[in-house]
Amino acid sequence: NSFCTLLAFAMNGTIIDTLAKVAEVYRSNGVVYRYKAYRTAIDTIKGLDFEITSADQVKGLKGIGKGMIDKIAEILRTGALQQEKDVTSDPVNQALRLFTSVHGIGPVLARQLVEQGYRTLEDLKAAHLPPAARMGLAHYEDGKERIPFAEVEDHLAHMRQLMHGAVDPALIPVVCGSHRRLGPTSGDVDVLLTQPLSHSQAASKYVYLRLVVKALRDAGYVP
DNA sequence: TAGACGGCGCATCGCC
DNA sequence: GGCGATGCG
DNA sequence: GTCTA
Repeated sequence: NSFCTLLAFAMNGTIIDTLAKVAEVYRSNGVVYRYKAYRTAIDTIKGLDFEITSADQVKGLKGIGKGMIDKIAEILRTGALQQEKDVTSDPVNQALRLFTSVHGIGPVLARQLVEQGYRTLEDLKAAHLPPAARMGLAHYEDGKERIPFAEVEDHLAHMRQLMHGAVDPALIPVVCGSHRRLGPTSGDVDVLLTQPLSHSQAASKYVYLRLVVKALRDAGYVP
């Protein structure tokens, strides 16, 4: 629609993708704040309504300092970022990125697994893993699956019915996240449980959360 | 130029 | 088992 | 990496 025209500028895309790869390496190495700094800069560039032709154009914008300016300038000048080539081609970084993409494996465990010589997800099947990571590995492919818009609607319908019948008729699930923004698919379903008409504070979030989880469980919706 | 950068529940681990 | 620290999302 | 006190 006219309010959120998809603005795709080739050079901005290159810059975003390049910075995102470097950011991912930091994240998988546990360097969280540097990772977040990259995310901030990336979000700023994503929001631009013009194509970057000179690094000066983004000087002073949120999250963009000298470091980012230099990187952007290099990408504009050479078409790529040497640092990005270096860090992403490193086998250890590749394994760290792969392992931390498994739900339940963070930078610390990923590093330990690499030190133990593991390099592929196939390798990990033979590794000693905590239950959460074992679960994440078992559902690795499924976890990457995107959920079609219509399917999210089905989930919400089920949930409304469940809330109304088994928990509290006043409890209304409100969808947020990508589905609320009308994305064609969603990675997950974010739901806010609200109680619009309630003037009571009697029920603590814990009481409700337990009721909700139990209802979902009894319905066979979650294990 | 040092320190902040979100806060929190749950699972696990090391120590007592 | 209790308890604080750490990892993770 | 960036920003602020």
